[in-house]
Amino acid sequence: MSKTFNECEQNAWGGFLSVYGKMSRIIEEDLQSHSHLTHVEFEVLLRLSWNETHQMRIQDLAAESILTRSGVSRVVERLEKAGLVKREEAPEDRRGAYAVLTEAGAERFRIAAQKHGECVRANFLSKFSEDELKTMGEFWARLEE
Amino acid sequence: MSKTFNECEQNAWGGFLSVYGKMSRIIEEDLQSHSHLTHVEFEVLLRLSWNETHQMRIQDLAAESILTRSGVSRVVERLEKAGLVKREEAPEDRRGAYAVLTEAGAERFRIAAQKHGECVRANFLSKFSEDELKTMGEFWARLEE
DNA sequence: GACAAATGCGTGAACACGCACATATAATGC
DNA sequence: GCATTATATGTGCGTGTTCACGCATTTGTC
Repeated sequence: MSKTFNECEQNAWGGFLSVYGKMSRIIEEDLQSHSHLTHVEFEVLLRLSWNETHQMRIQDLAAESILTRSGVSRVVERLEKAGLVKREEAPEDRRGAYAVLTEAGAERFRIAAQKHGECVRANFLSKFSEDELKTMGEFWARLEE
Repeated sequence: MSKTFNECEQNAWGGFLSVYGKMSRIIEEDLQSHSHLTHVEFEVLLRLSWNETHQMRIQDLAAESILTRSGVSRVVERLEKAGLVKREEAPEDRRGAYAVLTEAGAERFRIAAQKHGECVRANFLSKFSEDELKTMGEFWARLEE
């Protein structure tokens, strides 16, 4: 392994993995403590909130998140039981289903998102200058193609 | 959400998450296809290989990886069944156990690591200059304190 | 129009992981 | 030396996720 990566590659890639692991643990615990939400549950609420109509197709949620379709299907099921989301048949394609944010879900998300933002800022964003954040953003943009 | 982060924060943090998700899927599939290994299994083999004696205590593996101690215990169990690792009692502390890389494990890792390196290089490292990788490494180092 | 292929979603089974606890051993205090 | 506490690991159980598959519907082809 010492041969496959040189030192600066090791720092860049290894650090990336390590930082993600650490942030992941911090966020998971933070969300759980104040909002009783899993990271993936939060992400689903986030995507729905971003959408103007507060609704998205299951497949689109899956494409943008870490989960597979079946995974999304179960998350939506949990969120539905909690009253934060409801399912609706898609009128334009009767195979399809929308996950729709409920009022309770939107409210719950609003609070969770604010606390979550503070957490991310405290543990990540605040460590960098604006220029550095821009640089980082450009790094990621380059990988998105 | 549009309020909690400004644009460059969004790019830096959102991009970070998105890139991790993408890389994670790529790596998982890559490792599975040519070496029949999970990412966490690979990581355990990696840590053991890094160690001069090819052995580590369960707790130390847990501290350095994403898993908890019990998680590591089960990964080692799987790897032991596959013949890539064997357990040995710790002579200096009879509560403890070492995971020791077998010859087969070392060989399997050697091949997997090379292919893995190519994958990481092709999908991540190659997109950046050496200076940029250094910059990135410094970013991560700043978060490790 | 009718039939085949593809697509969207849900579900049973398998499995990986964390939590809490059990067991064995070490370390500490008296 | 003995009792208590702390530590290292393994394990039963619950939960979450994927895989494989089934059902319903749409799309494409003739």
